[in-house]
Amino acid sequence: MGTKQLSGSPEDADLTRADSLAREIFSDVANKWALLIIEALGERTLRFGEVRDEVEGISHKMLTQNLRMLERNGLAECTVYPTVPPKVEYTLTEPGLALRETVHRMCDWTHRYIGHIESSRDRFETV
Amino acid sequence: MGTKQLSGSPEDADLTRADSLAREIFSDVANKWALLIIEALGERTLRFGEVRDEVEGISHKMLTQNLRMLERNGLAECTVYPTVPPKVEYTLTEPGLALRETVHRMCDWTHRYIGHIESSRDRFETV
DNA sequence: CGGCATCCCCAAGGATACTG
DNA sequence: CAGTATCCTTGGGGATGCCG
Repeated sequence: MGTKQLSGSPEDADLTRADSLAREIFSDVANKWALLIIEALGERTLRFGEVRDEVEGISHKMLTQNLRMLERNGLAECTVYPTVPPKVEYTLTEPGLALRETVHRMCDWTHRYIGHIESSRDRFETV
Repeated sequence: MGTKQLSGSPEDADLTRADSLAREIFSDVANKWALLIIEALGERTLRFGEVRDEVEGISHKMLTQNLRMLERNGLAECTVYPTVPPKVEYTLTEPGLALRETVHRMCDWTHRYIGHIESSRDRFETV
């Protein structure tokens, strides 16, 4: 991802290690559910169920799974209130908010080009 | 994705239609292979095999599949030279280049926070 | 070389249910 | 309400092969 992969210099091991780590992070994050959750959370703090309501069509399982992933990568934080019934809140950290900026750009892009894309699809079908 | 989903007004059908279209486009594009291909193509024109070499670990099938998708959405264009053996070149269109800007942001983000993320992971494991 | 089809398998992910 | 586990299905995606 941008980083050259030459060989011979001493810090190569670190470079390629950082590179594969970068790819791994990218793969974690570059999937629709993760991005939609990040978008949904925004600058607010939401409960589990609220996130589920915001993210159209996500299953319980996918939500937990992706929230764990975000937590593990330090993009979201989770606060558990030891009440009954439980109350668990999620909020984006600073890295998460920074990523959200890029997600916003993607959303903006989608809306800006939605017309182009739709007509391109029409042309593509009728070939 | 940003668009409110109230109900009652006459243009609602169009709004929700645009919205579901937006989600569809987003899902198409928000996956690691698509984004990595867009990143790889950059402002250059590359042959099929060259893209495959650029995008670490992608299979023949996934590459064709995603290239078709990009073509269908008007994000990439494909030029076929009727030579033998065939030569097929791909290049990003203007919408594709615009999307690439956002991909760049994501890559920058990855590199900026790679340290945070790595240490966050360490903390997460050792709980 | 690159598109397309076929086969095949594993893992993603939905549904359900029990727990604290 | 939310986490975790179990089951089960589906389709994503790899491997291979043939064709233009």
